Order: sequence, then structure tokens, then C-alpha cells
Amino acid sequence: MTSLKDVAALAGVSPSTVSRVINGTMFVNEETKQRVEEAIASVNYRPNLLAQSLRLKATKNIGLLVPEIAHPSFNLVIKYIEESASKRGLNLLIFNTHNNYTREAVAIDMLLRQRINGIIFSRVSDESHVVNMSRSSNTPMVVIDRAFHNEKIPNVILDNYQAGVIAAEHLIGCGCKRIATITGSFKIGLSRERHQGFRDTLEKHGMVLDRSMVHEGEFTYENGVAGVTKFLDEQIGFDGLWGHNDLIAAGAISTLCRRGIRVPEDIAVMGMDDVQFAEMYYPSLTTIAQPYQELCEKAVDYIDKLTSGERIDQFQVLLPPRLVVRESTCPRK
Amino acid sequence: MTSLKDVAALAGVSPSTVSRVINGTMFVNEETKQRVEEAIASVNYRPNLLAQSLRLKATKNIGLLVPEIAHPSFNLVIKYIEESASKRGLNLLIFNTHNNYTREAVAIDMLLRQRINGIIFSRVSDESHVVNMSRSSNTPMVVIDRAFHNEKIPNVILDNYQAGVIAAEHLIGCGCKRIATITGSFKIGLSRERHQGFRDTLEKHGMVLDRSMVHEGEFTYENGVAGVTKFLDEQIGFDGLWGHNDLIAAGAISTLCRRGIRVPEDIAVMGMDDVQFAEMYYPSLTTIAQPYQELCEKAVDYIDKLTSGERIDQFQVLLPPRLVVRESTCPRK
DNA sequence: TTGAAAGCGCTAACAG
DNA sequence: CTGTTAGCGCTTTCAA
Repeated sequence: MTSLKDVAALAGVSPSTVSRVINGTMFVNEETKQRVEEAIASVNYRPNLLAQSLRLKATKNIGLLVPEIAHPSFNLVIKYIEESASKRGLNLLIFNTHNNYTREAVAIDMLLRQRINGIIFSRVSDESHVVNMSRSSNTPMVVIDRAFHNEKIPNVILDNYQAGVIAAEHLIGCGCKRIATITGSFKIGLSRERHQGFRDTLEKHGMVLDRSMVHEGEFTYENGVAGVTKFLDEQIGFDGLWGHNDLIAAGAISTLCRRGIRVPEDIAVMGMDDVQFAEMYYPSLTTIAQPYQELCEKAVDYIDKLTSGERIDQFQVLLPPRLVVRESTCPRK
Repeated sequence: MTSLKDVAALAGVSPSTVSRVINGTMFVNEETKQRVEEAIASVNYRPNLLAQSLRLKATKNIGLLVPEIAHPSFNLVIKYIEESASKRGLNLLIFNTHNNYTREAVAIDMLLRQRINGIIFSRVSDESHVVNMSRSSNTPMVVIDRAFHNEKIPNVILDNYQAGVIAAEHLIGCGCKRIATITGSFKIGLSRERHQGFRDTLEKHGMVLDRSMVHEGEFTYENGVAGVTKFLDEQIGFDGLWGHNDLIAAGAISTLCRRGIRVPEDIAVMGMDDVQFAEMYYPSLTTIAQPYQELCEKAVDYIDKLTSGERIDQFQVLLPPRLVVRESTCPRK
């Protein structure tokens, strides 16, 4: 592979001159500049970023850790982080942590060895380890999608309480009288917040959310199936349902339909996230959209700011959810 | 950041000794080894991979180019490539090319500057450019998911003709008499092959595939909608349908259902790929699974082999598709 | 405006 | 078994 030195020899100048031409760090005589550029083109020279990064103590790469690549919502996170990164000339290294402490730690270690520019966590497994690594390595880190309180690590998340409020109000607005919900695990903060907003709003409208109408579980299709099956088997009468994400909603809807219950005519169902398949589903899913693009944009922006040492005055960003009405709650035309 | 030299000083040995301890390249006195390891642990030393890679002229990173990150099937490619890479201690750099020549070229350039270990293309936009880059850079490259004939670039793909055969046979087996299809663009080789297998098989069974029963378009949900709408508007009677991927199938099914046509009772519909949402759909999708995991495993394996200079005797791998029967073709229980 | 020289952090002969 | 030394390819003072 041709090096800068080769180019220099070819152009009859010193390596430093070639470097200056490439990086535009200093004025170079127009004539020699031409010569250098010709030499570069003729041998198809490609600077060695490894050497450059070593010298400059800075890379153009950032890392992204997600709990599951093939999950439809992290999928969107990956897409938009890549987009924002690429816009800034940054490259993306992806790691699938599977929500596993060890894998997370290994990934962080790998990234730090690479002297990565910054790390974005979409969910973190071991908070204290991340805090430690942040402190000891001085590498910019950002946490998205889950609350994280630390004075060095910015955090951009969705207003989950508000999502619960919106869900409850929409179902009430659809005329639902008995509303049930299938939630994510209450061990997870965002499930608790969503649920709190949901319950508070129902109560404000004079409805009580009986324990029997709450099914807690995972953020999966299977949990949607399990929840509805339980409700139906226990003969809980209900006409409205909120699933904490679109996978749960899909599981709920397919189970209802298989039992001959119509959605939305008999039971209105809504989800959350607005993942890709939400509008392809039949019936299409009413859901609460997360502003993934903005969320990711902000995250990469933080990495940028942290890298350049810019002062950050706000370490927490709370983005608003947005209602998307489709067929699963409103009677089909 | 502490360097190997610091560790050496701390342990009272030379840098080379520390290097040897870390890499286990040579026997080191058990006692000094202990001392070095203590020193490493005490300062939490992390080798600089940039320096190491520069010196060794080899990185632990590979690149993956996909036309669209958030597409459900590339999604699976990303997942499995990451999995295979991580198993081998390789890290994954992802680029979204958006099927765009320039973006593809920029990504390749970036990767080559990084002196990446290898590049996996899941679809390539500019074949001749890829061939050029492969030749001039000597970087291992692999193309998956689309036929590519080159004596330096291995190629692992699905047997698309066979997929067409399986689709046709399944629909015929379901008792369909008039079968239609919504295909991807015939500019793309794999669409042609799938279609060929499909048509040949229908003919073998004495059925003709009239032009009016073929709708060609993109691999999108919208195209599924468009195709069915056209068939219905033109009053083409049909009782079986194959969409060239699951998105098309989903678009077809939702459109049929919205028109009051039952799937599979009135029309059996099948897709292809077996993406994540296929089994979550209602009715769940009968489809033809691509062995994504094996496909990705093989691709990373090729990169590995190419890197280590191992002899490769077979540059083309053709994997078999697999039928997955679900509700959308077989009467629901 | 340009070149010489040092050094980023690491590994690998080579010598001892 | 261990240390010395050179060098991977680049940038950046410092001097000319």
C-alpha cells in the first residue's frame, strides 16, 4: 500500500509538504501543490487513518451498543444513529449486547482499546460499570432511551409519563369504558412511568385500573398473546387495550382476531413506538410514535460536543411522544 | 492514557517484555510475568489497538454495506453478521448505502483508509467499482445476497430459482387453480430467477402464467398494495398469490382484507424471506425462509479465510431456501 | 514556503 | 529469558 512517503518521493517534495496539501493545514505554493495532487491521483493514494488517528489521538469512529439488533425499534435507532453519524463524517461500530453484562463490558473494552471517539448506549445493562468507564477513560458517552442520571453522561429520552397520558386519553376519546393494559416489566423505569401516566389519566376521568386489567411482562409479541389470553380466560370484560409497545399490540390483536373478536369494533387496541410494521399491520396500528430521528440526532450531537470540549449546559433532554391514529382504534372506513 | 511504556516502567521491565506478556508470544519468567500483570491491572492498562494495527498492518474490524438498515431483511443480515463477527473477535462497521453509487464509493473509501480487515456487501450498486477496489486494494471482499461473478470475490447467495419452484409447488398443493404473482424489478437478477423458477413450475403443472397475472415493481409494502389493487380493478380472477418478499405479501393481504376478501379462504397468499414480523402478522405469513444465519456465517468465514491467506476452492455458495407454512395459505384452524 | 526530525504506541528482529 | 533498536505512516514543531 502506498504511503505518504511514496507520494512525497514521486512528487519530489518532503512528506510534510504532502501532509500539508492533503489536510490544507498551511499554505503551499500553488505549483508544488499541483504536483503533489497529481502524484496522489496517479498512485491512488489513500491516507492511513490508523496512523493519522494514532498521531492525532482521535478517531472518526463512534460505537453504538444495543440490546438486540433485530428488534424493530432498535433497528430504527441504528438507522438514525448511522444517518446522523454519517452526516458528520463519523463511522459506526455496532455491538449487540443481548442485555448481557459481560457482553456489554467486552464491547466497551473493545471500543476503548480502539480509542473510539464516543459511545452511545441504547439501554445500558450495568450502570455503575458504564459510569466507571466514563470516568476512567474520559471517552464521551451518551445514554438514550432510558433515564440515566450522571453529571458527565448526557441522556436523551422520551417523556414516558406523557406517553401514558396520551394513550389513556385517546382510548377514552374513542369511547372505551373498560380499559386494560399489557405492560413491560415494572423493574424497568420506563414501564413504570408509562403506566403511571396511563393510570393517573384514567383516574382523572373517573376510571379505576383494576389489578386484574393489568398484565405485566416482556416487551414481546408473545407477551401480547399471553396478556390477552389471560384477560379472555379470566373473562375480564374490556373494550380498550394499550400495549407498551407495538410488538405487544400485535400479539394482542392477532390473539383477539383468532378468537373471533373484532378490532377495533369490539376492542380498540393501541401500541407504542410506531415501528416500521405498524402501518403494514392489518388492522394498521394506532400507536404512540417515538421521535427516533430527533433522539438519535441529539445523541450524536452530544458526542460531537463532548469531543470538541464544548460546554454543555443541559445534560437531560426529554422528547415528547406523538399520537398516530390508525385503524386499530378507530372504526375502519 | 497509560501506554505500554508506562506499564513497563512501573513493572521495572522493558516494553518488549510487557508486549510479550500481553500477547503471549514468548515465554516469560513466571515471576516477571506476575509483576507485569500486576502493573497492568493496577493502572487499568488498555492496549492501543490503533498502534497495534498500524504496526501489524491488520485490524480487527470489518465493514458491512447494506442498501437500507431499517429494511426487515437487511436487519437480519446485520444481526447475523454481527453475531458471526463477534464470535471471531471482529468488530462491525456499518454503512447505509441507500442503493446509491456515491455513498457506496464513499463508504468503501472510508473503509480502505481504515485499513479494514474485509468488506461484506449485502447488495452492491456499482459492480465494476467494487471489482476495481478489490483489485487495487487487495482487501478481502465478499458479496452476499446477489449473484456476483469474480474470481477474487466470493459470493454467497440463495438459490432463487429454487425459491420460485417451492412457491409454485406449495400454492398448487394448496389447491390453487389461478395463480398470480407480484415480483421485484426484473432489472434485478434475483427477481428474474425467482420468477423463472415459479413460471417453469406452473407450466410443468399445466398452468400458464398470463402476463396479466404478473405485477412487477419494488420490494415494498406499497408495491404489494399496488399489485393487488391492479389485479382486483382489472377483475383478474385468482385464488393464489406469491409476493417476492414478505413486505409485498403484507401489502397484498391487507389490501385483500380491506376489500372483504378472505385470506387464505378466498385467496392464498405467500411471501418470501421470513422476516421477523412474518409470524406476527395476522394471518401469519406462509413464506420461504432464507437461511440468513448460515449465509452470514459463510460470508464472515470467507473474510477470515481470505485474511489468513487460506486457499479457497469454491467461490460460489448457493444456499437452499426453506418453506415455512403458516396461516396465509392454509385454512385457519 | 518547505524540509528535517521527533514521536504517537506498539511489535519484532537481533543480541545478549 | 530479556533488553535494545528500528520502524509501521502520519503530523507538527522548529529551523532554514
